[in-house]
Amino acid sequence: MITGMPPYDPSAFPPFAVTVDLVVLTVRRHALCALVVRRGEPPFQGRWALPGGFVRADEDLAAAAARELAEETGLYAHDPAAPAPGNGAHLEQLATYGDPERDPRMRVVSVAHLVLAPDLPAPRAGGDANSVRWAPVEELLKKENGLAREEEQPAQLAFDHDRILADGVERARSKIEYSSLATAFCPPEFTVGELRRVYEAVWGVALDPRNFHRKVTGTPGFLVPAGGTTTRQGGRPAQLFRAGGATLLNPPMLRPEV
Amino acid sequence: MITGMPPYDPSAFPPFAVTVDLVVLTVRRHALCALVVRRGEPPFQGRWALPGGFVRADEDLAAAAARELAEETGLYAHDPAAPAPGNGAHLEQLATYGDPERDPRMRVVSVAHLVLAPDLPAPRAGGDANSVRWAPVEELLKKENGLAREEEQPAQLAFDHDRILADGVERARSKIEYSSLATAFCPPEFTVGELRRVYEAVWGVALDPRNFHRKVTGTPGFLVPAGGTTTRQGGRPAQLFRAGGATLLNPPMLRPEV
DNA sequence: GATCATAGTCGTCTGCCTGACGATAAACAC
DNA sequence: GTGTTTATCGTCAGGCAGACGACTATGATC
Repeated sequence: MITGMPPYDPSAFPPFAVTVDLVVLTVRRHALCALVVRRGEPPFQGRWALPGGFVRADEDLAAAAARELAEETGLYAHDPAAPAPGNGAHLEQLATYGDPERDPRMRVVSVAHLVLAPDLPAPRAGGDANSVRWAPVEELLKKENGLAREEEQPAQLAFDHDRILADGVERARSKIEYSSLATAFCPPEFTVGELRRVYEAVWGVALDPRNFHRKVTGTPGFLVPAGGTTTRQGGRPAQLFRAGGATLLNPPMLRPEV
Repeated sequence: MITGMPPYDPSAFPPFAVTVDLVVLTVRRHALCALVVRRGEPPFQGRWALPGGFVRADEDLAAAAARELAEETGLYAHDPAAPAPGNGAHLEQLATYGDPERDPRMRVVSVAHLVLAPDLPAPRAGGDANSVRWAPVEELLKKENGLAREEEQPAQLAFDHDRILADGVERARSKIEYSSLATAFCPPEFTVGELRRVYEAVWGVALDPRNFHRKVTGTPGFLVPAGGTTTRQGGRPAQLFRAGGATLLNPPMLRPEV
């Protein structure tokens, strides 16, 4: 903010609180999982929610999202505009949620961000290991689909976080179709099979290993050989790859019909 | 906002102003055009800017965008969630811009929205006909591409509106690939040729009329015959169509290689 | 050590879609 | 009528995706 200019008449606009909320996704044990934290205070005390927090006075939105991510998970996101060499997570703005009643305390506009991260050893809580976890999105979004069974219904997320999560998952599902973003779920070096399992977990479908292999190895710039092999998945040793320079896949990966 | 809950400690967060900015696009005379308004006061007095304004205290973000749209153009947008029967424009959230220095007066977070509208008789200004116009986006974004010639350089848009406009145009370009949104640029009844000219204007390419015709008439749910013909484009009479129920095109329209 | 299970990799075949383009049809202008 | 414009139908070849067979290379098990 530049000074030396007459400020707005404070009565001309209502004051808002602006927050960032994070949809942090990863693939663990063949399932797409989201990071959720337990709320320690009202409203929605004890319920699970997406991580997030206030944007500071002199902080960009993306910077606020990256800061919250680091504070709550220890993950470092690289700016997509300037991808860092280190293995940071992918971070992008998702959408903004500003229903006047989304927070009962006051008017809060939340700029949601989407983070795609490789599977991590442990979701290092910011001190409290019991208040943060990876939850399968299928479980979190269960009551959205079909009829909710009354018994053992996982509590809905706080605020409008169910909707934010659903939007983030949908964004991830569609974005791995036409971009190389699925590699953001993988470690720096990975096999074709591991990449395929990412697609299968995110889309919730089974893919033909042979056609998948032909497709990803045939798309120029998607994968570059890293030079070694691994047997960490069992079976015949698989070639290791690194993410190539291409970000947009043309033609795209095809999500099988429903 | 629900009352009866302790409000936030006002010192716990910085106050923001929240605005909506609109990227309103249409196709006029074979060119993709955006709605811009002339700023009457500093900063950026006299410069062109995207229409927009403050979000009110009890107003949803989409409602604020629709209100600003109606105030500045007389257009009515239908909520994509509940598409009205009338010929309203398509409105969707685009992205949120919150750089601390984007407005020199104070911290303003702007939630940009994208509006796609059919060609309108005249951009009815909100009383001041000289302060609002349709400008070809090619002209508005000219200095972004290539080297800017010093002479006769169109003034850049105010604030970060160049970037917002570029993002909106890119969203429109990519979204007509895989959705039926191009029909939002057409009147309620239109011909295949008119729809093709929309694609050509938005993408800035020439398309083969025969292959385009085969593609759009062969995609189920994209177009439904309206029953008549028209010669308003000259030449042989063309069948009139209405937008079909399909919103997602599968397989998508293919934008020719660059 | 033979066998089995697992996963990876290479090929083949067929159908569909697309791009290139020829040909015909129906209006208007002269 | 002739030419021009736009619309619409058809044909053909190339490319890609889905289905699926075949082979390879490892670890596990007997």
